[in-house]
Amino acid sequence: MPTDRPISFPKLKVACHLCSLSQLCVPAGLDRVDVERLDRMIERRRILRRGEQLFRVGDRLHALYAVHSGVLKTSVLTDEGDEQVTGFHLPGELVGLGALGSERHGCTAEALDTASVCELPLEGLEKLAIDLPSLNHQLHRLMGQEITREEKLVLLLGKKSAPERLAAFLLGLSERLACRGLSSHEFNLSMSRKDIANFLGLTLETVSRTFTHLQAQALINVTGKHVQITDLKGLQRLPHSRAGATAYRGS
Amino acid sequence: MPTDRPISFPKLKVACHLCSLSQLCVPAGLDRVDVERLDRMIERRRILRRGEQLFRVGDRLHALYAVHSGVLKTSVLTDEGDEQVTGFHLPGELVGLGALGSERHGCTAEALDTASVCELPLEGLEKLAIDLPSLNHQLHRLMGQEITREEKLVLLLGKKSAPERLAAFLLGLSERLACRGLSSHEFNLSMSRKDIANFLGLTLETVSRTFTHLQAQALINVTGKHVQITDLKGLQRLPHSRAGATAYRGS
DNA sequence: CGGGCACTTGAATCATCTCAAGGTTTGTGG
DNA sequence: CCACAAACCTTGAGATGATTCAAGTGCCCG
Repeated sequence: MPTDRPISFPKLKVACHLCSLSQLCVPAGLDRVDVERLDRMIERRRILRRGEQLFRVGDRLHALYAVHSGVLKTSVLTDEGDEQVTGFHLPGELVGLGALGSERHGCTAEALDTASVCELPLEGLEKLAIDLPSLNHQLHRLMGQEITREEKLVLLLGKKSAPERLAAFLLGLSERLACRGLSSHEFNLSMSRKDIANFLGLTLETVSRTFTHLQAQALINVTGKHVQITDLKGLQRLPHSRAGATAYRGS
Repeated sequence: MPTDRPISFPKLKVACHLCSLSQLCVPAGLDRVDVERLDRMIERRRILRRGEQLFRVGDRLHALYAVHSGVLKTSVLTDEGDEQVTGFHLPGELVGLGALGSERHGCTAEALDTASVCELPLEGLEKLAIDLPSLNHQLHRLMGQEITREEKLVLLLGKKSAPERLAAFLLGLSERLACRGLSSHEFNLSMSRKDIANFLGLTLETVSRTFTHLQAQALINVTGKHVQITDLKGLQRLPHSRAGATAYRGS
């Protein structure tokens, strides 16, 4: 079996300093020499098919993963067994940071389409972080960002109406795509309406209706998974409070 | 002014190894020698009056704070300026972890009653963490816990009904009080209904009504800020879905 | 070409919110 | 120690945003 012989897959070898994502990812802020050491530590790149899970809640924590291509979603489970999507992860983003410093994963990560991830073995990473203060600082930064991201989500779920939630979701995606040099005003959603609804604390039907309504207000254009943002400013300053919701009840 | 002379306030000197909270706090998992070094680094204990703010969104990050006594709340702001409470922090818990690795605080921390906090100067902490792998690991663990805590909150806000939210809130408090050797079935809330409502993504009135309803179901006893949990199991397995809500409509 | 899945749309229901009034506790100054 | 004001909390009635249930459309894949 060639799978036992890494030499058969030379392209699986990761090279951070050649990766276009390095400024968004773990290597950001590290100097050349340090990136080389990081590079040597990263074991392999793993390919995931649509629907395949990278890890599940309760799995032992062996490694951290950086998305290299494709999109992942992470989710947690209620006691009753239903899912709450906690995030979608684009290339350059880390998944499973919540488990750092613990023994087991606290969420499940699943590929939404074909995706590849870089595996950062935990043991190596922690050892290297002790040697490289800049890497350690970068890890703190990434964890801090994750906390901040979750706080924003809490705010969204606690305070915003359906149209505001969907608008915030689209704007957030748009911004993150822009950072990756992709179009910020036109893109394809890799997640289903169901996943979006779950993430935003809404039902699938409400998401669908809200897409329609945002389109009726000429803020966006939606056709299935394809989205165009036609009025960025309008989306950003969506009628506060419930006005956005009331507006389309009249039409 | 005696405030300039630390010797006038010998009790302000922190001593982690003498602190009953050390097993819940930063020193957990560190050996004696390491705790001594941590101790020397911790600058002072700061006293906060009810309503006083420890730091605000956007403040430069100088230090991390561990609650020593009292209760703090942390909150973030929407673009429109209203508040979302993201957590209540009991003795032994750290506040402001979301800012680690960044320049500025991403949330505001305020005392709910008279409180004291231990100040961990960031510079010293980061330097010490490089020297002490166990401290560095402990910081990772605490940040990971914070991420996990936020994920649970997201789940609560995204999926649960008002009675489930309030029950989860009370159970969470109960558990954390138990860890501190306090009664888990009878305690005083240090936060107002308004703060609870804000935290749980509900209105003040809904929280008040829900308290009444949980009491009518003989699960708790509430009188103002005083709460007794009379049926722990019942609170834990609150009628899933909307049943909890429908149940008390008939009464 | 047909079956299944993802999405849209409609109508009725419901949980929670809003508005409003009354009651209770807390803190303060006389 | 009492009186008063200001918060804080409770309760009720009506409004509403989002859900649920249900039907129908479009699309991808075998």
